[in-house]
Amino acid sequence: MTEQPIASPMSQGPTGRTHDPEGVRRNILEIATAEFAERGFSGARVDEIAAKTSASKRMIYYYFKDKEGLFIAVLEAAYAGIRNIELGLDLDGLSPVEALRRLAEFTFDYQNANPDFVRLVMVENIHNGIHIDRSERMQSLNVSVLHVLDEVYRRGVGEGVFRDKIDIIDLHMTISALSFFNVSNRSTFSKIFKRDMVTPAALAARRQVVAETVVRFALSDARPGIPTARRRKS
Amino acid sequence: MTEQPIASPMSQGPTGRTHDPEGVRRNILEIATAEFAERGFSGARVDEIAAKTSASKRMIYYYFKDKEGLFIAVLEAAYAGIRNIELGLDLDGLSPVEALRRLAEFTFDYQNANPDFVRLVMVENIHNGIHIDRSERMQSLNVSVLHVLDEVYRRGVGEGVFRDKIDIIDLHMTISALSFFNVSNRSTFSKIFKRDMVTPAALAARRQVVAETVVRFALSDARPGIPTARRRKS
Amino acid sequence: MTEQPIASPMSQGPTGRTHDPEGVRRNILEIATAEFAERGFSGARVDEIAAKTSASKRMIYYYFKDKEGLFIAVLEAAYAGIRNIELGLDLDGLSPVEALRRLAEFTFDYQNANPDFVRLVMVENIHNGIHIDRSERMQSLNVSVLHVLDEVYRRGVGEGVFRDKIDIIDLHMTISALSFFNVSNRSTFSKIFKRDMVTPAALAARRQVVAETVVRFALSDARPGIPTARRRKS
Amino acid sequence: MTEQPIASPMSQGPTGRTHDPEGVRRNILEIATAEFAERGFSGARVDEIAAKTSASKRMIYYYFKDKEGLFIAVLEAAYAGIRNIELGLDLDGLSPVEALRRLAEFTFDYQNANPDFVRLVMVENIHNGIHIDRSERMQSLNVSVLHVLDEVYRRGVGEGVFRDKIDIIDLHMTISALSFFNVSNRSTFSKIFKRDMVTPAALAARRQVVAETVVRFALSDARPGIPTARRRKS
DNA sequence: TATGAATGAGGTTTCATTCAT
DNA sequence: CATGAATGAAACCTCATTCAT
Repeated sequence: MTEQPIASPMSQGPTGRTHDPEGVRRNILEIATAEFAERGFSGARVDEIAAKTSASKRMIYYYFKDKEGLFIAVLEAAYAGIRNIELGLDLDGLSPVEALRRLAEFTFDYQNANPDFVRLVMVENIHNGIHIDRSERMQSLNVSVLHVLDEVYRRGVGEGVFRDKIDIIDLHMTISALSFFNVSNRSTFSKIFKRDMVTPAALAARRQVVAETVVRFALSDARPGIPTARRRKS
Repeated sequence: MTEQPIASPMSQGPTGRTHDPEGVRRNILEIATAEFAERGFSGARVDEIAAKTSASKRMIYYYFKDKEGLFIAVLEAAYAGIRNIELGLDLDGLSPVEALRRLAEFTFDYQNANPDFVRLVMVENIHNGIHIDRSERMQSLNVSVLHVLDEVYRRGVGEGVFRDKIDIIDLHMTISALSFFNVSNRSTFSKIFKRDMVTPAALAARRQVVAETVVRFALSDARPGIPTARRRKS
Repeated sequence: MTEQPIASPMSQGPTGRTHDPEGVRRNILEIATAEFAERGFSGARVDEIAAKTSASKRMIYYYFKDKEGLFIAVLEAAYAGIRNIELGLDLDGLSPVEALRRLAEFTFDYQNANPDFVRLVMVENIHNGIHIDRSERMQSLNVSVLHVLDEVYRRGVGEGVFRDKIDIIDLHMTISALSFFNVSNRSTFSKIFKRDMVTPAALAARRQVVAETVVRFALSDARPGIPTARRRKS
Repeated sequence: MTEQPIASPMSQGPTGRTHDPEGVRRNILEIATAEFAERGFSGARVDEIAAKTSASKRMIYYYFKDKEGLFIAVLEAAYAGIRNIELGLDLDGLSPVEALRRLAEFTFDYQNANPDFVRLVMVENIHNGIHIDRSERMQSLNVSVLHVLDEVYRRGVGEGVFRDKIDIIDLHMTISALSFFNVSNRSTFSKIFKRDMVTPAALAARRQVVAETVVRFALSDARPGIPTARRRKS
């Protein structure tokens, strides 16, 4: 519905196979990403990763020191992916409301297109964020999104369409929470409530609701009317 | 009415020690809940669980067959916990808006007071819900929340305060997502954005935002005004 | 083809269930026979036997002391079965050749009709006969067959149809070996050589060969001709 | 020509100890063969096998995946052993009768010299041949014996010394059964009938009877006389 | 730089048997 | 006589990691 050529951060075509240190590293990272995302940290097997890799097990230890080092590298790459793309969003040409909606939609789309990212973050949270603690890069990497959001929000408040006193981090958390859940809790929620959460139709519908929820939360009470999705030209 | 003492579903006082099968079972379940929640399914150790239990390791297999059986039992108990309390909420005396807000707050409170529940659900999702598949009880257990919500929503629509055409499951998902995230992503989010998410103050503030978000989403556009939290007597 | 209402030694109709010590014992024995025969001594599970029994696990230990005691009892019952029937064979009315053939056929039929007996003997042999060592009953139980065979052989020698100098035990061993193999090595042999060994047709054919082999071995060289099966009226 | 030095298939001198993968594998196989033959599949202990090996327990799993994989490898090696030697028998220079006798004697000798082979086959039969099912090699491995036997039998029929219409597989089964029993049922039979079955004298005598039995079964009825063992120069 | 072999520690599960009632 | 609960020992197997070449 909206543009979104959203690509996984690590898939740069078929990665090099031989005598290409960087290629080997990327290849390992790619496989490891899939494995950690699929099975969690404890559930993933170094043997399994090595087997699926073009390299040998020894290389994993050579490049990443140990299983934990590998997981940290995987996590860093995953975070780098989303934030890079976020920075590339051009929201300046849009009205604050449209920009906010766009941002929410982008987040929703990205996370749904990259379940591995979501699952890795889940895994890291199960481990109480101990790996993030060890990576300064990871912490700095992510703040950029707040600048983007802040800019949009300020414009909206300036124009009187957004309420003031809203905390930017709160707004971001709401966007994240709504987008994240659709992937993170997909299995349990869809099984329990017999709710499809993966087909394009289901994604489009939920995406709508998420964007709607976010915008309504931010809108000034004294606005002419809440622009529902229907009124949007897409 | 708002701040309620939320209790873990399984802690019914000090569990019996000897010749009390049901007590032993409960004791194992309690310990296992904590372990699985803390370390995930693969990360949890049966040995460790047994050691913390009044029973021997052998008894775990006696009562639950295997690690997976134990996890399923833990998950069932966890789901039963929240749903039981939900059913006990008395929302009939409240206006639809207040009732909806109340439900959102309850969910938020319960999940923040019971991080184990949230983490178990995360773990189950990492495992693609395979354990839910094997438990019929779990699937039927959870539908009750929809009835509660449905009742409230209908009343609201009837009174003209809620928009119509809102999907109940969508509404429930929004409430869940916003509540869940505060626990599930606590570690990564708070580290990355330097955001406190656990102190009473932080919880109270976020709880407000969550309730607000939910209510605003549901409110009819032609309403007199959005009742912000400030206007509420709490 | 020949008469053979051959019954398993232990199946005396539905065994009694309650407050019938002997019935309980027999029931346990019956189940245990099947289990030991199916899975061997080490492979059989006391739990499994108990579960399939009308009695409880405690009863097994009560009646048989331990797993080994149970196995010994099972083995005794199995041996008792075949020898009892052997004694009931009426070979006096038959010519020596016919009687020998009949004895071979009976052995073949019995063992093929009672694979449990054969498999129990295999199991005991894998265990180097240590259980037989402990049961005097079992050793005396089995000698009777030699008397039967001896009587037939002597008659045959007297009539000049059998060679002399044949060792009775050798003869018995040959009969046993040929009959036993058809059951004992059924799985490997039939898989390797794609040979059916269980259908009535296959059994009838092999039975023929076995009887033939035994008779030809015993026959005097100066006989008018070897009576093949075809010439027999059955 | 008759008394041959029959060697176990796997003992190729003292197996290598370090940095000799194939040696380690063979060593494990050798020990495992003895253990499985002695105690059966369930009765054998991986720990015990490992302890007697130059390798560690872990290596067993490295090379053979699991206990079952080890057993399959053991079984394959055991079957390969007898069949290889069989193929090496030079029967072309012998008359059909002598060749058949030779084949029977070889089988008897081999099985009595390699009780492990016999016992492994017993064990596999107790397990209903499930391991043979999983090994294509094992099924193809064993057909060679039929070719050898077929060649001898055809010659005999051509020369008029053997009856026609004898099924090759029947003949093979008879040879196997008579040879096998002497090992497989050694414990029970010798205990029950007080019959020595292991001393050289006992073996020589029984070997005679077995060969005699097989030859007599195959001989044409219109033969000049049955060549008894006594008439043979050995 | 790269690989197959090796490993110790520890993981889950099973088993025959006994105990308290 | 009879039962469900309990157990210690030991079984099979797996894991991240390192070593020899």
